[in-house]
Amino acid sequence: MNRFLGHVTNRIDAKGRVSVPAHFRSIIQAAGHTELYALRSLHLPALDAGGPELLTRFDNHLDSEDPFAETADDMSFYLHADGGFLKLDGDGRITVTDFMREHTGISSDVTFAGANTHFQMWHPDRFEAHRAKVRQRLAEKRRQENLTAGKS
Amino acid sequence: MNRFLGHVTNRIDAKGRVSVPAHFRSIIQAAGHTELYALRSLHLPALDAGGPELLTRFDNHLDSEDPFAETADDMSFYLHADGGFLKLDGDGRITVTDFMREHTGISSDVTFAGANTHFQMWHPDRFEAHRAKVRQRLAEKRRQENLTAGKS
DNA sequence: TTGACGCCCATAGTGCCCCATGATATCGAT
DNA sequence: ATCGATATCATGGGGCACTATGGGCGTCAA
Repeated sequence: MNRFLGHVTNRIDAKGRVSVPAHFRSIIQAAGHTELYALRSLHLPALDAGGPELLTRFDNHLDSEDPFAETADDMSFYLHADGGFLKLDGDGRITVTDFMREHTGISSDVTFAGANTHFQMWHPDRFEAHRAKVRQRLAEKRRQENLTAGKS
Repeated sequence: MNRFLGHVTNRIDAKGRVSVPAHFRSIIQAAGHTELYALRSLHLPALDAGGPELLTRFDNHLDSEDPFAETADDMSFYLHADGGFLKLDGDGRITVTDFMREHTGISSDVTFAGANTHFQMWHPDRFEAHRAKVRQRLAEKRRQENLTAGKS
């Protein structure tokens, strides 16, 4: 299985390091990478991380935009300039930088959450809050659809 | 027969493991899988479990969505981050994690219920309650239809 | 010198593999 | 039809391997 799925919470040690879940690591290694690329999510207090191919999904989307439009420039800047690298040590750990803490509020623990082609890093509490909100939104949407369909 | 049908209740042992019913297992193995993927149902205190292809039909739908839209993010989050893996051991058992217990209330026994393309896992009592409620709803609906049809 | 970082090894917990046992079902022979 | 042999399955438990985590030590740069 070559997909990032599920979620795990790991602790940051006294030296500011945290283990990337073994399952995620094996996917990264299978792709032949020794470092990760991370973006600060636009809408969420989380980091999107993965191999360099993390960008291709967004690049494809960019290609379909007008290259002279301002939003395309902004997006390109966001993708290529605002990210950062995460170096994996010999034991599959990364050091948590201020770059990460500022945006996510991460302090002592990190929740790693799969996102199919890449994964996310969260403060555990914020992850839980977001999870609850997403479930609630989806349940609500489903209820609306049932109403308009009139069926059961 | 390559469909998940019927229901069986098995006990969780002292190490927190439970046997997946042999009939379900044979379907999974025929599909060539050694691990399952499980989602917490949005509207029921149950888990939807099956092979990873449980996701593919959603993934295809997601690929055609705008990667910056919120609904697509919600859907992706639910499918990829909110789920969890269930690893089958050599004897066809899975370990029951807190992830499962919280959502389902499962404690000492698990009811496996077929759902055609996948299957569900329930607390036996809740399964029975749900079963009774479904039967009652269906009977009620049938009665309504008989009335409006003006039959008998 | 001091602190950040990379590389190394130690350890505890737990997840996974393997084998044993008893219950139940299937089938064959008498 | 009865009884016994065999296969299949749920359940139990021992023990190893791997992972997360902690910490030592050398290197390099400020």
